[in-house]
Amino acid sequence: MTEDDGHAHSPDGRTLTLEEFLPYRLTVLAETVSHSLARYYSHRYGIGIPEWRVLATLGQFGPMTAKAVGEHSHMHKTKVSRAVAALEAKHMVRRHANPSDKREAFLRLTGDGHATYDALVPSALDFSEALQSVLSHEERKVFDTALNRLIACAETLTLDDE
Amino acid sequence: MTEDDGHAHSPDGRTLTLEEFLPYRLTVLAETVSHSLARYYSHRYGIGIPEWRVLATLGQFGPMTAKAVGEHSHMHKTKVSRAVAALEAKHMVRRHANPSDKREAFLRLTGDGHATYDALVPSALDFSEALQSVLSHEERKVFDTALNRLIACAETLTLDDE
DNA sequence: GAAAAATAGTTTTATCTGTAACTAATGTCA
DNA sequence: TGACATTAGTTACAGATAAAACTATTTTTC
Repeated sequence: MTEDDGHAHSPDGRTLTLEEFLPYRLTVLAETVSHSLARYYSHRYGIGIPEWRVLATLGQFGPMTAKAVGEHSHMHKTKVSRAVAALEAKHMVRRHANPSDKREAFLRLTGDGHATYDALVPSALDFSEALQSVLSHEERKVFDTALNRLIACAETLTLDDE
Repeated sequence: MTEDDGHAHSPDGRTLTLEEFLPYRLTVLAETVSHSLARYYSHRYGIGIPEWRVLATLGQFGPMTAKAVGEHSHMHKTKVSRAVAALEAKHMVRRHANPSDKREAFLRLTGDGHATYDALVPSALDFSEALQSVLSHEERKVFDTALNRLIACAETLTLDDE
């Protein structure tokens, strides 16, 4: 007889357990980590995650256009646009029109912006380090390459729609 | 002289590279994966991620209260409330008041709800499987335990605020 | 047993986000 | 050169979300 014992068997006999389901676990971890970081950024410097990403990108690579920021930091152009506007209002970023293409503008950290960036980086690194401290050196290496491979894979992966 | 060579050195000499920054990478992976799954769920069954999580929780454990669903699926009570309301409107979930505590209600999948759940589970498992297929058996094991440990760690970790 | 605290769940409000529509400028090609 | 397509970036709109306030009920405490 077919069972109805309260367990979660799909028709083909496989079971789905949310706590073992990779997409769920990834989201939970990412949300927990982001939430913790966001609270710190916001409480300490009054900036949100998108703004932090803009700072991080400009701090790392130097001046670039909003489009380039979006590509480097994996953010939608409207998110970049709003984050840049917010940073400009806080005098952390300045726009410099490109005379040879007036559609775009180069974004550059101001002194304030660079100071905030310099202040944020150490705690961000500490946080990331503290997180990874629960892994052994060997585990870290495996986790690291696995993460890279999963990211690459996820970008190509699509469930059959329609 | 102090350098200004375009590299990202914090005052203590450490560098932050966004693509190597764990919180960033976790978010990018989780977003990519969730986005792909969400499109499938929504296109195929007209439900969003919060609704899917309610289905998955009730499907796995059987009837329980909204509060319990939230605990099992790591969702805020307002999110659960709205997801349940949406599923009720789609006749996938029914509420059964608890006579001995009228504040709460037990939520139970209807026939429709169970059918949707049964239809969703195999593709969800396939998706997760496809994602992990880029990892070797050994890598999977390490990644799995590492993920669990990071999740546990992240929940306790807080940057010094104030 | 009544007042106060706590709990389950909903609704209101403010904020954030993505999509789509828009503006302004540049590129294409005929 | 002049229509058409493309691109950078912003804005308007609609949907989702969390925090806070709220309702209804139960538990606690004195």
